[in-house]
Amino acid sequence: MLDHLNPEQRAAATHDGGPLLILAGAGTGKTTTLSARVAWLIEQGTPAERIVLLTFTRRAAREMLQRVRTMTGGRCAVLGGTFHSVAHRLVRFHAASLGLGAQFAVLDAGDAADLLDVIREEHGHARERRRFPRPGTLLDIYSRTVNFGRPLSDVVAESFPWCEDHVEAMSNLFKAYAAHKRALGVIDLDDLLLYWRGLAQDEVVGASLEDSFDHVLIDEYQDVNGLQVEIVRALRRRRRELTVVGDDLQAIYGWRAASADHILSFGQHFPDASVVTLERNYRSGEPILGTANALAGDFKRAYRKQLRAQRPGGGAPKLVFCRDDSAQAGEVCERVLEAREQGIDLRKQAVLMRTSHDSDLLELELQRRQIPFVKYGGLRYLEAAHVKDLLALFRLLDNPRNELAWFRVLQLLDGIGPITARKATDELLAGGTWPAAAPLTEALDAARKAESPGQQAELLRGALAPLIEERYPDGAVRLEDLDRLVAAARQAHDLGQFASELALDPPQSSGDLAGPPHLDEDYLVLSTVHSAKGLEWEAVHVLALYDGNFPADMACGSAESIEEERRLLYVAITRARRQLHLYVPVRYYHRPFGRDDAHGYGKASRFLTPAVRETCEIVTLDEPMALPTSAAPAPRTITVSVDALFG
DNA sequence: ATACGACGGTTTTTT
DNA sequence: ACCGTCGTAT
Repeated sequence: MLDHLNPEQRAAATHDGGPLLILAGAGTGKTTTLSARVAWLIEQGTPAERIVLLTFTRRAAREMLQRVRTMTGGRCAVLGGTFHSVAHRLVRFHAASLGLGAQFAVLDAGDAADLLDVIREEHGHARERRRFPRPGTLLDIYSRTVNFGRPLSDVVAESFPWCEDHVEAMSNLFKAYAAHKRALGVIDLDDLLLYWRGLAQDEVVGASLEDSFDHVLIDEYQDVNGLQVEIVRALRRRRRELTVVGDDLQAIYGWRAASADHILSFGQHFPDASVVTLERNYRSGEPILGTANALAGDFKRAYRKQLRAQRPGGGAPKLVFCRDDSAQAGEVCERVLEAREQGIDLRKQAVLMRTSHDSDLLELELQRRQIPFVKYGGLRYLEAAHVKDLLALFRLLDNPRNELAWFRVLQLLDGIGPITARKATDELLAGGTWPAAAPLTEALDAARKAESPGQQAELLRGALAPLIEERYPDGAVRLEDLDRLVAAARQAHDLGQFASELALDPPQSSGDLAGPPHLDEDYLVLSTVHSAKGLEWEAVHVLALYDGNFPADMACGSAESIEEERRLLYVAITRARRQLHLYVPVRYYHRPFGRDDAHGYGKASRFLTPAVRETCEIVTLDEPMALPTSAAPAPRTITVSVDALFG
């Protein structure tokens, strides 16, 4: 189990005693080390169920627990998952103490924004002279405030200055939001952490919670926020067995109130902490690492560490300048296919981007060339209206008094808008009957009597289908999405529970729900850099490296947010094993939404400093306009007229 | 009074 | 491509 670890990794895995900080650079075997540590702890006699392992994504948890299982050769009852999913389990268990009903629902971001929208309407902000923040923005502001644990006015002034006029109205609105959630018996994602902190800080419950875990291990510690750190500290007030792993250079969630300060100041909160640094990089070829190190050299503030390549050789990264977005799309396709011919399967390659629409044109081009791909991050499956509609029906089956779900579902019916829907839900809450929404109410009744969640889901889908087909021109495609949801629901024990779990563990791509679709199938991965965290590919293509996009314009307000963008690029680059391609489209369009040709000439990303460029092979694609330039045509007189058409 | 279609504007990134 | 607003139809 420990044989294949290097000395530093082994020291980390077998550390005995107090707090441990593992500073693990990109590609240094962080996952291996953390898994080995869990396995070692179990082998030393710690019961698996007394270990809690917090990771950034569920996928990371799954992967690590799988490795632990392989190492220990058996089952593994470690409590593992994201902060949110572990919180969910604890909050369910202690629901009564927290004043929550037994079957409370968890709102996902979309649901929460909907609720905020309802309140926004109630407060009369909809028709105000000065534009009021939209629901999504309200949720962002609310969430950031909660996770930061700082006054609303500070958060708005710092991070949402264009909303400053509305601080007072928002503070009323947020209070109302909390009251509504209470009244509805629902909680949102931030509440999960708030309630967990509440439990952990309670004298009685907190003490027993602390005692139930011999070891607490936390992955990606550079991306925890203040609220999460308070939870960790409450879990380790008397006990000292805490392991955190992270890399301050990969802190990319500042906008979610995370701060690398927490990992940098770990030693102050836990003075007896030991520190292990992992610097041997097993992932990337030497030249790629050279680029990463050059980029890292530009960071203003960081734990100094120099990644050392363990994979000598390999080609230099290519820095490709192309005319525009569409030239970039073509070029990426060419290079992807070329790499495949060299033996790198599509699934060993990824296209990474700053924002999810960076790949719009590329997606069209991939389709045109029939190159299969899956896109992660960006617009998520669960945010599609029709999927939310079906989930709302699932929730209604679980809890017919779910006002929000009714409000959503009723408006699908002809002639029912927000006002009528509102009246119906008010009646419902006043103790009345179900809204007389004929087809849907009947389906819910029938589903209630059905035997399995699969059958229930099927019935509800059936009732919804005609409405969807009528409503959307692309109804057929949307129905396929519903089929996936139904297929996933077949494995659930309970549809309401299923809906809540989806909020915590949303499918990352539109294909996800169907399970790993076809393992034998080969497809290219498209992903935002954020969603690519922790992953690696043989070949990586990074799109749209021009100033304004990467770094994003909106992030250029403060030095720290520019630093975060730089770290984001660092994360992207360090995902690559053998090949790295960086693309700079020089001409970009002003109106990505429109179809006009208004464009400007962008500047390459400021992160591509001379030191960084020096580590790359520069490729400039010359694509002259296809105008004849050689021999000038002989002068002629040519007349063009359509007059004949008009008599 | 309410619903709905047309139109115009649009601060990333995600548990 | 989506969301919010506004004008018009029911």
